[in-house]
Amino acid sequence: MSSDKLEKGYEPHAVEKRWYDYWQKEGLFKAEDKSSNPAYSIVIPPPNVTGVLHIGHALVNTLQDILCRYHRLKGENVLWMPGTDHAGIATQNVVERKLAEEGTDRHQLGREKFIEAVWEWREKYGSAIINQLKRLGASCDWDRERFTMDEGLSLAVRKVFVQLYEEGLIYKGDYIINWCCRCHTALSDLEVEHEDLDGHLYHIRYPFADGDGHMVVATTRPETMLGDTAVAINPEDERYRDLTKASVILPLMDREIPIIKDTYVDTEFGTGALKVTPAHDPNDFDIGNRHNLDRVKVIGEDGRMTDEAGKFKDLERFECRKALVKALKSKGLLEKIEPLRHGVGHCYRCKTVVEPNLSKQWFVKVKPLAEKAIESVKTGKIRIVPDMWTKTFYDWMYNIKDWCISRQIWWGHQIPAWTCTACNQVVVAMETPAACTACQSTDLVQETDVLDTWFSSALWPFSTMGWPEKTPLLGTFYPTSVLVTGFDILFFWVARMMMMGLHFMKEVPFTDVFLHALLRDEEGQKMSKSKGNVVDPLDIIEKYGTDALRFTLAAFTAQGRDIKMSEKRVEGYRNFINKLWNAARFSLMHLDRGYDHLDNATISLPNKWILSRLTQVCQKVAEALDNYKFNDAANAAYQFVWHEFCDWYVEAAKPALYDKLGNDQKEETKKVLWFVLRDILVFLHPIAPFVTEEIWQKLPGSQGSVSKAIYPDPDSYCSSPVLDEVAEKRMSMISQIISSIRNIRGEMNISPSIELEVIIQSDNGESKSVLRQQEKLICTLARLKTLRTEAPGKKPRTAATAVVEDATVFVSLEGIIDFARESERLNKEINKVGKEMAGLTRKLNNEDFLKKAPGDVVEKVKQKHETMMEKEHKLQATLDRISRIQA
RNA sequence: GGGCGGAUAGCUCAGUUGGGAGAGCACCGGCCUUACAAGCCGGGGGUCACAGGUUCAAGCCCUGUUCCGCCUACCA
Repeated sequence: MSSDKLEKGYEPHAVEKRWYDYWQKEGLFKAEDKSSNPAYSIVIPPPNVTGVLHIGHALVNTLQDILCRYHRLKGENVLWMPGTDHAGIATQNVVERKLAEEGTDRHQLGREKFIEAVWEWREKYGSAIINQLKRLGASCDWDRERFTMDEGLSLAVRKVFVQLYEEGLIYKGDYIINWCCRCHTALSDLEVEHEDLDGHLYHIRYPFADGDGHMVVATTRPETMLGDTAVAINPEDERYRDLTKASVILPLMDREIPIIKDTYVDTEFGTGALKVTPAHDPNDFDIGNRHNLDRVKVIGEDGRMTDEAGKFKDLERFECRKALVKALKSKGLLEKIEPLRHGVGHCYRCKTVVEPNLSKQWFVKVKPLAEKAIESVKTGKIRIVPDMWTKTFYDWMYNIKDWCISRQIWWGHQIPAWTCTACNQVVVAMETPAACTACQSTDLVQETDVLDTWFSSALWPFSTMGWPEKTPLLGTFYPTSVLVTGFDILFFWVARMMMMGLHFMKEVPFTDVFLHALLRDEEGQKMSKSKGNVVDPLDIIEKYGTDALRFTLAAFTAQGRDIKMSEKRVEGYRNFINKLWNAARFSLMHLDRGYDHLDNATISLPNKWILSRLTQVCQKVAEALDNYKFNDAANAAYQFVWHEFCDWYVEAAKPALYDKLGNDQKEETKKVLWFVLRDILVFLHPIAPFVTEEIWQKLPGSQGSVSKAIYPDPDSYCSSPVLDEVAEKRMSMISQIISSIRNIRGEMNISPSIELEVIIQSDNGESKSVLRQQEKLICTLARLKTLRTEAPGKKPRTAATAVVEDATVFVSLEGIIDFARESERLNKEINKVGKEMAGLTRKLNNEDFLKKAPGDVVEKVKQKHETMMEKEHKLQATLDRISRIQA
């Protein structure tokens, strides 16, 4: 094959499209429902159907793709299950915004028409993110794509709801929930983001009912006082020990409310008197239950004051606060206002301040479910990687509270519950019941609320595989192998999947959980559209290619640390991809056929060496991926390909390939080059699928797609063991000698075009013989005219000197040597050696070290010390000689 | 309030049975050497946050301190 088939630089775009289409056409991502090969499965964390691919998606899906491709190379039957999430609130918001632009709203449309509009929207725009995942190279089994609102998944949701209800694990009731006045729905505790804000603590006088004096309560939300039904004090509070009054008059409302005693009240805070508003505070709600207090709801679902708020009725809640403070002031009931920084809850979707509000909602009783999830982690059935999250997981699970699952929106799974208008009986069933189970009335009204989107996501690992049917797919792929996701949804999603999986499948949903870090911008700030610091993966792909992006993401996924991302970083890996491309371009110039067997018993040193290094890097990459150490895998691959294969092997192979060492050497080297390049393509394929496929297709003798190759094991095609420490040690000496000559050239300012004459002296027979064998190689790589290897003897008069192991290298500089410069250089070298020796000497002078350290360690230090001594000695002798010549 | 993580070269970070302090980028010097200037060759640069302790030996283990970041929580 001639080189003109490969462009001079790698051009990713056409390549990416071509091979992605080819993979799909060939069905290379298809999983088999049943197979004799080991199963490996991952379910994708379903992106919001409204989403566009952001860098976080790019990361999580790159990691999954790396794993899936790697396991395919290992011959496993891989299922990567794709799909999207209906994202109730987010999607409804998007469609409502669109309706607003059209001058209408969902209420005008009505529920049915609105749902239709959402489906239309979904048909039109819902596949955007799926297509973007394809550009990322994601090797999902697309024929199996699922959507949380699909019929099958909806059936699963209903089934789960009904069963949990029947088991008493789902209940409906009046409780304080987090209410978003803008999204007009309840939120679970997790959907509330707490942020510390500067607010005020208002001290308000509540006059005693008998008209004799007052007590002072403190609150951050004075508007809730309109709904107060008691004032509470701690029975232990000294300040109120002698208090005989039984009630106060609620200011502005002129309602008499009791003074009650409850140990919940913190005597350290405020005045020690707590206003109790059972309808608008979770703690007050509990107190209210303990003391049988009325619940007066003064803030409505729209964020405006209710009829119960008296003259403040219809005021927006924060307006009401202002008006109320003013009113209190004018009546002299406001004792003081203190600044106070305190946590305020916000809606995770729209950032509106959340209102704790009394409301009738559906809940899941999670404690019993959580216990099993905890146990499965404790017993190691599920492993969380990195391990540091395990503790966080336990902390949350031990303190878990019931999960509010009903949402007052329209887009989602409508709760399968019906209320009989005749007798108020609630009927929960899979299908619309014909008649009330209690009174047989046919006048039943279905619950209008829908379920939290996470409720359906929690079923994802088995609902996507056909549950509640017992499908072959479930049999083969459940439990899945690993779940890859960000730690930010450990509670939202991961924990809930565990609970649901264990309850309904009686088996964990996955055996490993890999939690990746969060991506930030280069300053470490969270990326957000409003900050304008987002890195758009599609832009990156346009500019640098998908493989470069993937490589970057993999290389920066060190466990347990946030990833600071910037374009600059991608550039380096783009260069790497291009380097690989050019190395392949060079290789293909010399390769005309493929091979299936390598007789490696008697091959040349560079050939032995590269195979030995290859086998190690293959193992290292595999081991890293087995342990989710993506950065180790990427770096090991990078280091080997660039700095061993390209920098040394390709250069070392040139004399043979250019026919300077005879035909046997040429053929042997072609063969080794072929195997090494082929294996590189395979072990790089999971990280850089496109460029490896492109090269693979041009590699003579390759078959099919690289994604169907077998993960490399050089021992499998070599006649003798590949790992060769002797060859590595010898090659190391050769490369050090070459580097030392290059160093002299650089430091002495000798033009690369001048070919040097070198004499190497050594009293080690083996070294001499190796050096003589590799004479041609050294001459080529160090650009030498002549190289003589001899026993120590007469030193050349005008030469620069380097010491490598047992060899002394003399670079003849007849006529061009600058003695001052050489002295300086030698001094620097001696200094370096001296520093290194100091530490070694200190150890060897320490009796305790010699006595207590393990023998092999002592031996190593001794040997190193000796080598260093000798090196210093030789360098010093040279320096002395030069000084004499100079003088 | 509780918990977790981080502090290593100018920058971003690797560094798990404690025994050689590393990479990428940036920087300096030299090169268009027939795969690659998206490149090649050479080079400089670090009391591993601070203070103690364990050990023959500590970036790594223990204790404390300072500074950052995150998660979590019902102090109104």
